[in-house]
Amino acid sequence: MQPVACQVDEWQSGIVGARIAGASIDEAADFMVSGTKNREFPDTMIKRAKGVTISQVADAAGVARSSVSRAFTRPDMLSPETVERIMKAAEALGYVPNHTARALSTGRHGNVGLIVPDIANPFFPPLIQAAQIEADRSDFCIFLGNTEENPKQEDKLVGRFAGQVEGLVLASSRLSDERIRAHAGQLPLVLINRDIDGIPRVLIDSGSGVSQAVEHLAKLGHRKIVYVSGPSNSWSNKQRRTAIRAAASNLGVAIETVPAVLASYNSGRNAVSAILATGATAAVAFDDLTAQGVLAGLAEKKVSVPGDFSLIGCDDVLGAVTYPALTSVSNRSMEAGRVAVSLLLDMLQSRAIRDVRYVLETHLVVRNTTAAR
Amino acid sequence: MQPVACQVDEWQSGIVGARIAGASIDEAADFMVSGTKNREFPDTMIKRAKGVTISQVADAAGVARSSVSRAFTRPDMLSPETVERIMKAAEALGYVPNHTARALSTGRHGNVGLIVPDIANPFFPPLIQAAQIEADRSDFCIFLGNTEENPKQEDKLVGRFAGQVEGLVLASSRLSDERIRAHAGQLPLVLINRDIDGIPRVLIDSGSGVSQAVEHLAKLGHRKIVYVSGPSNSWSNKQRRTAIRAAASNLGVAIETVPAVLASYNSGRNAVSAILATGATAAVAFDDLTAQGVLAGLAEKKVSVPGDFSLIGCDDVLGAVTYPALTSVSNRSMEAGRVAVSLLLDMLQSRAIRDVRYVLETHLVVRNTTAAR
DNA sequence: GACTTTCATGCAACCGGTTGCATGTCAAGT
DNA sequence: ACTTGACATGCAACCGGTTGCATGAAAGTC
Repeated sequence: MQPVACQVDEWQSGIVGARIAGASIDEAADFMVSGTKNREFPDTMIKRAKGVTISQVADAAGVARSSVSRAFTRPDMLSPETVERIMKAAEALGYVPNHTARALSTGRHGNVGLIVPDIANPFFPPLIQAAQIEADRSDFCIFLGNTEENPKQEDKLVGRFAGQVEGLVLASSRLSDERIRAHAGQLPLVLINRDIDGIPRVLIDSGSGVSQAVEHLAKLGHRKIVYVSGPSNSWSNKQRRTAIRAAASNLGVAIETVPAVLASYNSGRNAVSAILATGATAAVAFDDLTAQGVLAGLAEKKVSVPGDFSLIGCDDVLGAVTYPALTSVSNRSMEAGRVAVSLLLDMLQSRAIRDVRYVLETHLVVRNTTAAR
Repeated sequence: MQPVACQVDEWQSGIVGARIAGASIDEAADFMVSGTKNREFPDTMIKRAKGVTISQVADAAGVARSSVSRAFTRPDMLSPETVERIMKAAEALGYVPNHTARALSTGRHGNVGLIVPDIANPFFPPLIQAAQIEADRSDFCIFLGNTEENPKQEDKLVGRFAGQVEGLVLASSRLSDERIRAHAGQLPLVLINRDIDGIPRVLIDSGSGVSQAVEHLAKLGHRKIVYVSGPSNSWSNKQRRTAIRAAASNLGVAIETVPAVLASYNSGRNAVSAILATGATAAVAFDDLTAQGVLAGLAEKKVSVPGDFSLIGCDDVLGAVTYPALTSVSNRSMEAGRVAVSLLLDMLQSRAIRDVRYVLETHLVVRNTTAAR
């Protein structure tokens, strides 16, 4: 843990390194800052927060510890006067039940874990946020884990979390079905965008929205469309490609696939030549970032959008911030996060696993990158 | 917790509601799924994972519990043979030390909290990710909290976290100095982008980068520049405006401020008329999203960038995805997250508060939205 | 061979709550 | 007045580890 020292740009305060103040550490009654305020703000010792315990409250209120416990957890078991007396004593002392101790004796610690492949991917933050809010509503806290798209890291995180969460949400897990099943045998699990029988899961069906996209383009008179595909091992990519092919063949529209091999924006941009070479007049991209790349590439080549070419993204992570504003397929990642947590908490409460397959439909959001040809 | 039911789009599995399998819950030796596999995947009971305890290992290895404990925490105290025997027994039984119990007796649970105002703001995900990675390196887990820019929510979260984390990182806190000081008295705290004496803090000095932006524009021949300002109560906004004014006056460049009152993209777009009305030939925007809005607004008005007008963003959250690619000021939010956690863990280990003011300099990243006039 | 010293291990208290059961009190029932 | 039950509260065990101290055996010293 010396990275601080070697990456400092500027230490405004020259005072570094622990300086032990006069008082002994053990004596302190409370977490606090001590040390003489001689110069600026000297380094100071941390005194551990010796929290008020249930026994102290019990003594103060003249009752047994169990009564204090009950006053907080099941006040209906006690006479109103007793509860009040205890509460008054607790308040006076600043008592807060110790979460860890409670967790140990009850076996419930009120935490759930959420593991995502890449926090920085704009798809996830709304999901995380919604999950957090949902958990909060039930007084649960969220452990967040980031796997950097690495299955090994994911496995490791699951293991580390397992001991301190009651359940886990795995979003767009990169683990094999077997590993996921194994973990599901250890603790309650809910999946997002992984479809494994017997494990509760929330699926965002981008197929529906993508089909609408094709219909929309067909209606505008486009007869040949390109699908700019995403990562080949992605569940969503598979789903989208299938849906597009089906819709196109239904509508008698020609479809061609151009791969955007690498990560999103740049590969979209690089794919533009290939896209134009097909002679298509419109494209649907794997996701919004790819679409944004395509948009930039088209602008470079002076192809006007939507005048000369129509473009549709997917996941709607950009809002309407591109120019022209990108037509896209809604992503519902927020709902996915919320529902997954809600499902998980539900499982925890009922102590039952339900084989749930919760599907969220998506739809087309028409903006300004599509027009009649 | 009934939101699931009322927002269902589609329940693929019709079997809903807990069905209790034959076996009694208490009997189960392990967390598992039971119930007859009659039809699809019927609902199944969760059996609590009755973990292997230290006593079982002790019995199996023929030693006292304390020896098992030591085998895991201070193996040097035991003879190598004993350690091996214990480890073998532990492995055979699949023993994993109970995190909660350990936390209770040691007072250390190996968690830190991270609270941000808005996960969905692209500024934060890299910060969160870096914090998470840094914590992971020391086997710490991260609690993530989202305040939705609401000080009350922030207060509440701090309180909830306080019981289960050893320390807390507050990023871009919206709390008053007093509240922050109060919390800092309760548990180790590190701030990001809040400058409060006596509390360890990591500050991203966007002033330096913004000054470079002004110099860059001046060098390109721009004599009048607009600053498109952000939220008036933002520490960063204040810092940036001040830096721009100073740099401009140094260089003899005229500066004018146009407020972008509301949230970023749209307000940037709406500010375009006012910006052009000033007669300036270049602008620096509070952040990249605002700049993106301005970019879109300029495109609408057929003002070519950078031909007719130069534009610089701030925070560099867009990468190079706009067209033309946006010149911006680096943000270093990743470093901020990493350093803040590192600082916090350092404090926890040394049990000392250091009055650290860690400043991260920023710099200009020149791309394609700036040109000579 | 008696006397330290060293070292591995066990004992038992402790962390701070929760909870099943026993006890005591008081009012209702007959 | 005596039984019965309901109810409020206390006792003590328990959750699953950690840790200061005691103990006893082996090794070292003279």
